[in-house]
Amino acid sequence: MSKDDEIPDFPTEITPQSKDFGRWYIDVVRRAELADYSPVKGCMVIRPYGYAIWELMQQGLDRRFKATGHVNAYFPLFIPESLLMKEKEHVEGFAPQVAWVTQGGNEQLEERLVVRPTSETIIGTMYAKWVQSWRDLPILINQWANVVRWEKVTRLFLRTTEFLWQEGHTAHETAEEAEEETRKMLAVYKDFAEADLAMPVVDGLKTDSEKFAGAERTYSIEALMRDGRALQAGTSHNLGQNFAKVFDITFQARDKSVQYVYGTSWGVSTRMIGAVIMAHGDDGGLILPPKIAPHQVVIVPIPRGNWKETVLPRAQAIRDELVGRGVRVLIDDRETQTPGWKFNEWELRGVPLRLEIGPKDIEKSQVVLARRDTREKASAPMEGLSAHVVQLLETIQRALFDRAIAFRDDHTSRADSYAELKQIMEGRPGFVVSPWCGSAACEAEVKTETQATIRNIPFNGTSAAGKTCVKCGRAATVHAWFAKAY
RNA sequence: CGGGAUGUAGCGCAGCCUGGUAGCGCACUUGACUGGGGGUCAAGGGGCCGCGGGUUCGAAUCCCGCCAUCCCGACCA
Repeated sequence: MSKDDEIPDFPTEITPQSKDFGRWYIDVVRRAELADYSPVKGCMVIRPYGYAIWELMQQGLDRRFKATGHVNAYFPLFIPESLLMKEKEHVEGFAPQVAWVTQGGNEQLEERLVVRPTSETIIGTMYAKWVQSWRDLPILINQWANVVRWEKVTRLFLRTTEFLWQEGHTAHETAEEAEEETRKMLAVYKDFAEADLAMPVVDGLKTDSEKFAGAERTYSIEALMRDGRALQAGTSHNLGQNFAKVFDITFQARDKSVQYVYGTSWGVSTRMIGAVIMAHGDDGGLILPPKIAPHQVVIVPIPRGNWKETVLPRAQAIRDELVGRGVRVLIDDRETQTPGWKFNEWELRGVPLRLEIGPKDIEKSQVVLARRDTREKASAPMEGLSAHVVQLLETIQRALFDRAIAFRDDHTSRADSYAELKQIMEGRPGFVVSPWCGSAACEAEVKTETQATIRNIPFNGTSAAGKTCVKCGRAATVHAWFAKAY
């Protein structure tokens, strides 16, 4: 691939480097036609292009769920008040942000219903009916659904009143199996984020103050956005026997005794789309990793002379060959827009690779390829083109991941003293790795004073032996990853 | 809930101080020429100036009240 010429600067005001990153984000979401505000406060309309990305994410996740033995099912949207109220911590966590249904038709309901904020309670109720014996275990069910949480502050994809997600709910015979499942599914999320979204994540244990309401332990994957803030991209909870005891999910064990099951739940949402935007985007708008790009290649024919008889058939032949190799291709043959306009539009919408073909290329038996990630534009021979394109898409996928890793490493610091931690948080943000004693009080004080929270305690963290807590100075037990978060 | 700001065309904004025909950019419609990085020219369409009241011959503009949104706190997957 020989380098021909540089692409001129993108004529736009949007940039992720600007102080107003939020503005850049909203601008990209709307101009790339991913989503829009709806008339209902705090709710989002996902537009076809944004939804196509979600569908590709669903496929990537579903394939992994199936490979780990999970099956899909569906549970109701409404949950009776009494069910939600059964688990004490769960109620306290979710009651402040649920939507209530009090009336059906013209009649006042005898018992209020909540619109599910999550489905542990309704699913737990059903599991109690389905489980009799150890032979019925494990239950490995996932559901794709919408949930509602009445948030005060909302932001497209990141936090909306209603959002789409998947929630896995499993029941196991032993504590060990449940823990294994919890960690296994977090690993699935990590693999998905890194392999498909090209987004490196830190996987680890949440602190008690940030764990799921009703869980024994919560694990998370945390990604770093380009403005230096962290985003929780997925969670996996070990529920222990908490919900089993409340919903009476019991089974007769191999030793004839009656036992409670051990549960897990795990989920990722459309927030992942927001994560991708903020992890990869640049001055030109969105950059999509090829694996989740609705159009991996957009072919822009150059309309000159009798292009419909010469250029267009060649473009269609290239398209057919690429489609035969499993590439998602769109020919943008609209006559209503100029080529330059199309170049910019598809860049804004994050298409990984653009293929230009015009009369000059046909003469020379070549095409022009423009990479979205590096914005390099170069010609490539027609000979062996489809193989070259397939390989180039893999290169782009890889390059985006490498770039995101480099960015994260560049924005991860170590601080053993509180002064250092504070100084870093005031300046260029990112992850700060500091020794921590494990006390919630220290965690809370750091949050109050620096706005940074403990994102998680990574599985592969370094030993804190001999170190002292960054806040209180007592002996540290672990290295915690701090960051300002979304 | 406290502090600050803003509501004018689909989007982004000017006009308000000093009252007098409702403006600009983008987008949209029609036509011609164009087309390898957001084309040019010409002609058009689109407004409860957030809502309600007051002052005035006359209010987007001044006054009062309300509502909504955004930012900073507080609160929260």
